[in-house]
Amino acid sequence: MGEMAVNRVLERLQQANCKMTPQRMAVLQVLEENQGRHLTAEQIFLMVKHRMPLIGMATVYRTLELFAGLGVLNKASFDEARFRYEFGEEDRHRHHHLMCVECGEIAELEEDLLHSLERQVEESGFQVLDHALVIYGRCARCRGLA
Amino acid sequence: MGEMAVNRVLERLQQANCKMTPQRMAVLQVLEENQGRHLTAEQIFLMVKHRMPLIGMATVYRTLELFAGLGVLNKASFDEARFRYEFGEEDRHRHHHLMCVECGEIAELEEDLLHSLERQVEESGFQVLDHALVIYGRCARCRGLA
DNA sequence: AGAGATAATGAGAATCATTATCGCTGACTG
DNA sequence: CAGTCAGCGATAATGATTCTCATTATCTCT
Repeated sequence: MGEMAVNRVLERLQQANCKMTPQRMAVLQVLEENQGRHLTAEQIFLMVKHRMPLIGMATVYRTLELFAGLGVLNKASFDEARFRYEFGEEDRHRHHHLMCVECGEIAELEEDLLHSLERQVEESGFQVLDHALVIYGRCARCRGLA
Repeated sequence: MGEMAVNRVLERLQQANCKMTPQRMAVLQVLEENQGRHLTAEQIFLMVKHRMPLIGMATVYRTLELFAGLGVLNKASFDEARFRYEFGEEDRHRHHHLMCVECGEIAELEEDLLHSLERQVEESGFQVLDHALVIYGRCARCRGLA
């Protein structure tokens, strides 16, 4: 499992004249095992360090930056003072998130109800390249509903 | 002009047992004169310093934090490594933005087409408190259309 | 007006996340 | 087998923001 994701990254690395290294592989595995989550660099660093204790923070940042540049990782901020990284199976560029203001968990919403809005925007002369929708609230668990 | 906004802030300051000071007034005036824009702390600092040269950066940050806490200022990040502040006339909590990836200008969209989406979300047990929608693209000016 | 209490300020240090620098290593090239 | 160079880890540097602390301004009570 995860072959697909790894192969896609390998492919992109080659295209960019970059090599797969043990460090990059370790970061990739962590990202892959946490697909769907929106991790901070520190969370990723700690998880990677667990399986490769000598890895440095800088390498993790470099790798995240590299992967983001390759288009296999999405780097975004959710009104916090830091970035979060989301490993994406596809080049989807539609991000819909639910962020719980209590526990901070970020869930994803696979809907795309914004087409009519985008059409209106395009009519104003603004060329839409991407969009991000974040809904803030309290998740079922924090409300005691689950 | 701007009486309304100033009065609302004064009211909230009193409610919070805080005082209006020359520094806070200077920040408020700058915010008010730039309503609709999404300024960085530094931009605000420079504009305030222009009319009050001895003011310190820390005071500006404290004031922004205070105003945000009073609910008269919205603090948000747009996938940058810093926050932007938007002075709001009302307690609206629906934010729709257009950000140009070329010039960085952020425009606002006064639409609210997300009700059906919110209903779906609420059905899943997630209590919606607020949401933010950002559309990335190129503005008419940067495309040479305007 | 004056004294004391308290809130706010300015300067600069501290912090946090992130990025840049630098010398070293280790894998390919010729 | 020497040379090159991407990638590495450690650490310094940076940029934005927050904290600390001594000083100043404001408010209250007299």
